[in-house]
Amino acid sequence: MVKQHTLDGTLAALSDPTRRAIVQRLLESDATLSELAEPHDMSMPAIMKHVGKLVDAGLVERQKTGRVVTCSLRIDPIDDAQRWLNEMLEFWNRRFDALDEYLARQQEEEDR
Amino acid sequence: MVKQHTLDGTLAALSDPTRRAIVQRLLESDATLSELAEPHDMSMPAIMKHVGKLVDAGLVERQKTGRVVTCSLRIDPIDDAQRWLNEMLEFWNRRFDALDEYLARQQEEEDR
DNA sequence: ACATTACTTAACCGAACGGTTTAATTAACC
DNA sequence: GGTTAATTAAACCGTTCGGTTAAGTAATGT
Repeated sequence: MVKQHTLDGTLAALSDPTRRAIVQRLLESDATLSELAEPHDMSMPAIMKHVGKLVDAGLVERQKTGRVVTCSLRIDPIDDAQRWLNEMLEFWNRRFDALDEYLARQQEEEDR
Repeated sequence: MVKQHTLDGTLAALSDPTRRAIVQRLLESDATLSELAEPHDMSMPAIMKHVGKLVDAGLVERQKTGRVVTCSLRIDPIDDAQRWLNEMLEFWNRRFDALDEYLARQQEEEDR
């Protein structure tokens, strides 16, 4: 059951503020679970579940050494999500560019 | 209770494939609820709930005329989401640019 | 007037979410 | 060997999610 990064998973994972905070923390540098938990007023199990979802979404990798788990960010799914949103915006803008062009042409007609 | 567009809401709204399909449909042109429902093998109430969430997230606007509801896309929240993801990617890339630079400098040292 | 169309409301369902507490495991330190 | 620290596991809880069916309302077409 490999379960690779889907847009579904990525966006769902990022839709929670705690998880976004974790991602942003990991953007600075790798961190242990306790380090990730520290800024949040939340039990360890709660944090672990959040990290678990990030792992499921392919956004985070956990590596255990001794009794410490170090987490690191994987950027690819974020890149994919950004690309998808970008496509939509570009499509939207093209739509309006076309409209602008049409309106300009109409104006020209009228001017003549 | 005005509840304006948050990243939370936007990403959650877009994390569902049905809702993303609806958004992409509305990218082409405005559409009625029945038109939005048509491609999906799903009951009307189900579709309405999806559209409702998109409205809550500020991604869609509904306008009733007679018995027909026409939906249109609002791009701003999508733009915000894209911007946020973009910031993360840029930060990530700067991190690696800095690393590359450091490594290049190390190499220079060695070469001397 | 009546039937049809387009949407809406309500009630229900099982699964997933976001948290908790309490207890277990396991590694590191003295 | 015993304590402490870091993580994990288990069970539970109320809410939200994503869907259903069935029934209701209101505008339109004939």
